[in-house]
Amino acid sequence: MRVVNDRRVKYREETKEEAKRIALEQLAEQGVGGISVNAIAKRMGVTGPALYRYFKNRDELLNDLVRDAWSDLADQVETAVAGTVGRPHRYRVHSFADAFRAWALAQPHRYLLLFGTPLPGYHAPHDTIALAHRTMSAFLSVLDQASADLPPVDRSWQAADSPLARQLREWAAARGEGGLHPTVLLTGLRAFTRLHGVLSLEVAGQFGPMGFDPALLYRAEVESLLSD
Amino acid sequence: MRVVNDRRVKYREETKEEAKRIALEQLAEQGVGGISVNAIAKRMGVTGPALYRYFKNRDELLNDLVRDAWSDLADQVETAVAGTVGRPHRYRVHSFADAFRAWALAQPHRYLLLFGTPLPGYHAPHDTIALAHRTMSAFLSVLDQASADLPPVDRSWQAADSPLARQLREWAAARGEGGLHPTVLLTGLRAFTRLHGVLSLEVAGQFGPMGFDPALLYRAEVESLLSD
DNA sequence: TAACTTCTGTTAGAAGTTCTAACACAAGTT
DNA sequence: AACTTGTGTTAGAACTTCTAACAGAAGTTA
Repeated sequence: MRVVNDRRVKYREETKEEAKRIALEQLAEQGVGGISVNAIAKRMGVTGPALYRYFKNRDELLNDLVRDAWSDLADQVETAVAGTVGRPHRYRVHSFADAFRAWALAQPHRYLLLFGTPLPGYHAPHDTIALAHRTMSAFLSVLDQASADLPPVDRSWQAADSPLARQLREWAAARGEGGLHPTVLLTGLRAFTRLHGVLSLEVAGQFGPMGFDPALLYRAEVESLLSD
Repeated sequence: MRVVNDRRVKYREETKEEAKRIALEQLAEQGVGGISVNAIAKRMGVTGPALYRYFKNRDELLNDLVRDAWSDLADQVETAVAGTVGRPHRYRVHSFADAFRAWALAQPHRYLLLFGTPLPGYHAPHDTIALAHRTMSAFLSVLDQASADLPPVDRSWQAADSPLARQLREWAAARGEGGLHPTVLLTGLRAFTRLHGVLSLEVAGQFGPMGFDPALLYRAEVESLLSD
């Protein structure tokens, strides 16, 4: 099955895209468990086994969805960050955070696909690490430039030689971000967990019965990073 | 099917407990999707349909697991909080946070059952709201007593008459916590999202490839609430 | 003790699921 | 025209949840 012919390649890609498009609809409607190879095939007008010519199995279809989602998210935040070059650093941080939230709320199921409960037995392919890093990298670059404006480092756990800082430094070095100051790494990590804390609960509907506006809480958390 | 006989009631409860015990094992091993009525029955030495005498359907079994988990979590944090009466307020806040984290890490699958990706089509029974509130309530009471030690309220979004504060006030009043100061409610909410932000990513294994100690980050986030 | 009700189990089966095997045929290449 | 590759088919294995119909034990009552 070594596809080389151009027209066939094109047709093949289109078929895969259509399958993934329907899979995303199922994901939105019924969650990850609702993605059914059989049902996708039926909606495409073919029989179930036909789709196994395009995806080795259901997990490989999910892999593609995960990859696409990471890619899409990175595009979104990179565009937001690139579109605010020259503006105040605080503004750019908000711009990243807003883009992140907008993406999550526009397609909650995709956000949960990336950050939600991991599927048992399912292991994301290795290349998703790099794809995920694109989003983190966009954020870190904004934080790095804003680091002059960030509150001074005067707490012990935040010190550049704290255990946490040292661990992060190692990670960053391995990922080619060795030039970043540990404080930036720490702020980035904390920022990410705080934003995710709000978003994941919002997207999962946990705030539903409480009846307040999560946007206000989200904004407060972004502010906390810039002023604490 | 109106069970009244004592011995039968007891036997019935034991059977349900055994089924739930096995379900928890499946949950731990294969996630929520891996909970199979049929497989549980098989392991109990009965046929599949027999279990439908005890649980109307699969969702009702899940309901029971969710209820048990909320209950168990509340027990854990209530015990921790009760065990530190008289100690410094900061210490008690840490005590709550540590108990929360310990529970989550001891049984990640149960944590994800409560706070992870919501199951499509599945709606938690109404009484879980009250059960969930037990945990929140324990935290709020500690925060309330610690409120004198908390940093002063000097930011606009945190003002007692901000939109967010007013919304939270209304929620608290409806839940019988009307006596709490809006600042306490705000702190509680922010605290919760921050702790969850770290925990959910840790439990989902998202920190895995980064190789740092999440406990340090968690502790930093707890500190942030007490000093920001 | 006998009759009756309730509860708990059984098997059979419908309607799904993923995925493999074997086969048919069209499209593109030589 | 013959050959290879790609794409579809049907059949079927091994699962799943869940219903229906039936068997028999356990507990209650006359």
